Amino acid sequence: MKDARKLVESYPRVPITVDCVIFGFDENELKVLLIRSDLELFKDKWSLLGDFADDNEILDDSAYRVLRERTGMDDVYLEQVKTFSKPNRHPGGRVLTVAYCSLLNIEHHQLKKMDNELHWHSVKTIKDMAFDHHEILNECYAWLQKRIQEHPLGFNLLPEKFSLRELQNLYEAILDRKMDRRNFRKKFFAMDFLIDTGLYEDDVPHRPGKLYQFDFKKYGDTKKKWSGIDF
Amino acid sequence: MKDARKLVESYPRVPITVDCVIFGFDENELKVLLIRSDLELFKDKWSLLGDFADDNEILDDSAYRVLRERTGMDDVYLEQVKTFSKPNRHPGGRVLTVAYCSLLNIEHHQLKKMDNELHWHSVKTIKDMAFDHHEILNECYAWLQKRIQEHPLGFNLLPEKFSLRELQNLYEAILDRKMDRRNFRKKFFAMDFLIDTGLYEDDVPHRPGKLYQFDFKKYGDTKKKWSGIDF
DNA sequence: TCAAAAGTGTTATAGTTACACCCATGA
DNA sequence: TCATGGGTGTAACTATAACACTTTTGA
Repeated sequence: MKDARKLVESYPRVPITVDCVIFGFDENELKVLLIRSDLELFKDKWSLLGDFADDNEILDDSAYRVLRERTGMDDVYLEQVKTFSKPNRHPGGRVLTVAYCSLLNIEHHQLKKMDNELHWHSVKTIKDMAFDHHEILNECYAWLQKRIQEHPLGFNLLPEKFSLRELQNLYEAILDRKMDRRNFRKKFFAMDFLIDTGLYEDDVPHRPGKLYQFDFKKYGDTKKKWSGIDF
Repeated sequence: MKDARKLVESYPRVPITVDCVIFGFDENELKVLLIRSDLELFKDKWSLLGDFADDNEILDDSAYRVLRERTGMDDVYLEQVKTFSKPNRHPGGRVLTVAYCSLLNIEHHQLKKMDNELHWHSVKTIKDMAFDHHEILNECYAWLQKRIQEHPLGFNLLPEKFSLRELQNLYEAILDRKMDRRNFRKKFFAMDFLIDTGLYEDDVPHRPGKLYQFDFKKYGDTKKKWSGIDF
């Protein structure tokens, strides 16, 4: 025990931060939540929501803490994506950062704090980001594109009740590609995770679509089996 | 610039290590390379190959360094998998570790150093591991199972020239499931990344199989397009 | 009555699964 | 000549892709 402590004390130590890439969906666009950087050096640039990791805090908790502190929400989807370690990525010296992705429903969350000009930016057009945050955003976006095709993450970005058009718009925005409407519907109905609420869209200047909910419970009970080699 | 440095100096600092999960394939089994732990506390337990991250070293380089130091190889497949941060994962105090997966061809690498009883262990049966290394191994194994179905990583574990039986044994071992031989062959021939060397197995007590090479160049030129929602 | 999006089905193609026999080799 | 694994094809099934018209609503 003593030698373990001694060994650890001999290690170089590095400051650790977490950066949350918080995706949202609004106006048929994938958005990401950013603030103005705290640093004078980056005062005109946009920054991911980050903070250093507290002592004795597991990094997942740090990420939830950042979310809570910045947005007031904590019941959201959150997953570790990748650790970034370029020695010069922070102008103040070496800082290692662990990127987390979070997806949150813009409608269900009016931002309470607007410190540092916190607001949503279009993922496709954002530039001028602080640190290596653009690289982090790009990796998280690629991660999201892949993940959303394997897991039903997308529903975290939508209102609880949504139309199939909204769902398809979300997929088209994230994957940046048009899809066939009939095949899209067929696919999702075949999965059988959509609950027909019996409700319809309102206030739309055209025939209202049915509203559905995602059946998280049924999905949780089902085990996805991986199969098929494909590359 | 000054305020940036000041800010960073105010952060808590954490020792960082990398741990390499080095997979190999031998005797139709997936193996992992382990050593006896350095720590007295874990003297009967097996440990992944790790080391602390040097100052000003990007973590990918730390992982390559660990590989080189422990095995003498550096032209191998290596990828970051996940960062582990439980505050009590190391008995000497908080240590954060970044897990990397490496795949290396056992035949092409006779271990030069055998310090700390370095040797290959069967992934399926290993237990009694130091720290949280069993958890790390499990996550890396799950990662490998998924990855190998999407990318041709497996070839890094085989001799340069291999028979289709060896290739199938590898997939069956990693995915832990039997596959149909005819369909397996059809699949790989259809991909068209196998080069027929014109050579045959030798010293086998049955009809010798053809030996193939993987066409890394052709694969590199091809871009995989992701398509299809599936969960 | 018009504009706009909802809703719906079929056909062709590609991929996946399941399955059995003959062949080449060394012992 | 035997044991062992190599090598091969087909048929049923499932998933995917392409494609156009009618319906409902609000303005």
